[in-house]
Amino acid sequence: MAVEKLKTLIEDSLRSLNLEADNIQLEYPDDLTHGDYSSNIALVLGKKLKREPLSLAVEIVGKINEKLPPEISKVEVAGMGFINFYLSPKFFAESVAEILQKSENFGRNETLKGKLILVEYTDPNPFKQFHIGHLMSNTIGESISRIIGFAGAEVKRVCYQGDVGRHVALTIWGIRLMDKSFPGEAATLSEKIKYLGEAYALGATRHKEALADDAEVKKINQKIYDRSDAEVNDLYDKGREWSLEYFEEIYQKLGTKFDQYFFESAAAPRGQELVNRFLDKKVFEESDGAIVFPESKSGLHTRVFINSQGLPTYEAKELALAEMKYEVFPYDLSIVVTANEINEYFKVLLKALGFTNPKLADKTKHISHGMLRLPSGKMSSRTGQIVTAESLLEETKKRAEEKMKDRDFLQEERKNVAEMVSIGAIKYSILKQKTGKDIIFDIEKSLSFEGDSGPYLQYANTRAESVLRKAKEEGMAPSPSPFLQGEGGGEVTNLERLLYRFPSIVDRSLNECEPHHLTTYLTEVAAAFNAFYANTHIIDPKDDNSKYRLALTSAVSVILKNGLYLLGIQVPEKM
RNA sequence: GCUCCUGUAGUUCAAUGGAUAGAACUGCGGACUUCUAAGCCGUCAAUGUAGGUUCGAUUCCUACCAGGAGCACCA
Repeated sequence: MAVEKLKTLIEDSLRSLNLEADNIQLEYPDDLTHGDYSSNIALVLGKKLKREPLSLAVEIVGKINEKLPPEISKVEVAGMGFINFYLSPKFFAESVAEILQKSENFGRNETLKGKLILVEYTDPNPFKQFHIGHLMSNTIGESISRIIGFAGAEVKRVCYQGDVGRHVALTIWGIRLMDKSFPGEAATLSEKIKYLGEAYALGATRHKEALADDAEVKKINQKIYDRSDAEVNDLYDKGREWSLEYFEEIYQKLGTKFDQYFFESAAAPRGQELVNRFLDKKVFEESDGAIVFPESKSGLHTRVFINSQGLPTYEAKELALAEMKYEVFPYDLSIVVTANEINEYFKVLLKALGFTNPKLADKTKHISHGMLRLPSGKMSSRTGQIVTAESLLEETKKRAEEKMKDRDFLQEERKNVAEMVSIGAIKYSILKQKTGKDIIFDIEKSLSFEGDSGPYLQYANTRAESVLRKAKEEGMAPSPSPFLQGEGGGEVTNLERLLYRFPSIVDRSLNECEPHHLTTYLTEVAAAFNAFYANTHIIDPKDDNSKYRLALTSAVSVILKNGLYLLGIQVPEKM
């Protein structure tokens, strides 16, 4: 039942009472026993007209009841003046039919049709570890990309990788300090990556201990930029290639396919040129040998765009990046997903972009996610206090396999399912909360295969699939109509009352850029299905209602699959 | 010191200014043994403090307290 139709119904009733309201709100009551839609219109009007809300609600409901459409079974006044609408079994049977008919397209809409939207996320740095923070960015960015795509936009996924900068200089410096020899081509990719990580940790620690060597690091940094040293070039090229190859493996595992990669090495010269151009136009100014965007212009705080060595900083590169992205994909909107520790920088950056390219500044939206921190404190790749994505994925997968040990699987199948389940568990644990909040990451507590978890959703779906498979073997087909639970007035389950809401949940997730609305909703659906499954014998050849129950089961599977897709979580057929 | 973010059951998270603040984990107690028990049912348990706005505040405002992030040449 379209919300608009209900609103019209309320409006008509108000009109016949000589009342009017411009802002009628309908919401899903928190509690399913409070009906399917609820309106607070009597409370709002009661305040405005200084009337008792309860009696007003009774009058409005009286009018509505005079011409009740068949989709509504009853309208009630509740609480201190809420008007609750209960939809009819006929409505639910029709909505189940619609879900089955639209299937994998159920929930799609066209609100962003014709728009080109860029989403930048993950952004790991070559030469550094891919840690659980990147996992968080990737998971959130991927889910948001899919939600936007579901709304009809053309989505381009991009990844910006920091292949130049101090961290690279520190790694190369660290390589020189290491006693271990540089890995040859025969070494495995993980060995190479491990070596780079150790080199960075060593370089960074030594640097912190002895600032006197700072000049050395700066020299290497300069050489990386101007490619003047053959030895540095060789280490750099190899390390960069290994890192990128390694990242690609991870993206594939996680289910992300980027459309385009951007690199700091390419953004650097352009950023430098850009800042210099606007230095003449008095947007930037010199200060202590550096070029800064002053507090007076930003209204926030002064930030360095080109350091006193003449090298562009992150901020300058970012200005160029916006333009580079636009040249490749002339976007309507550019979303950048990063950790919230750079929130303040990003505000300054957008102000500066407002001067260098106002059009693009208006089209840029920053979404920040929280930090994944360890119970022991902040993660730092400098001190080696980090959890790499690889180790987390491996550990989680091991646990999934342990859980599966009594199940009957082929070898290859077992590996695949364990991977889907473990990645599902990790992604769910990230997506179940609001994106901006930090997660204190404790593998025992954050990652669960039970209850409120990714595998819970996957499991509910495999059960549904399994029932449908069995029904098919027995020659029974799902049928949402005619509605069989007795004269169109049968018992409506909580399951049906949740399923038709999916499109509106998708909508809300899109508007707020918050995938967690989906995880919450899907978990409710899975719980309702599990309860239904436990209380009802779905397949019963002697019972005509069985066909309807199968249709319902099939609809659950559609919703779970579409919802999990939007979360970026894969769906195993059995587990 | 300044700026920004966050404070909800023992723990991890929800709640579009509305109804009895929802889940999950943990604890305690059950059921079935028929379509996958990674499941189902019951139960204990929470809005940091003090004010304010409002018919109504977890939500908005102010102060305080606690935690986190940032505050010019890292990203």
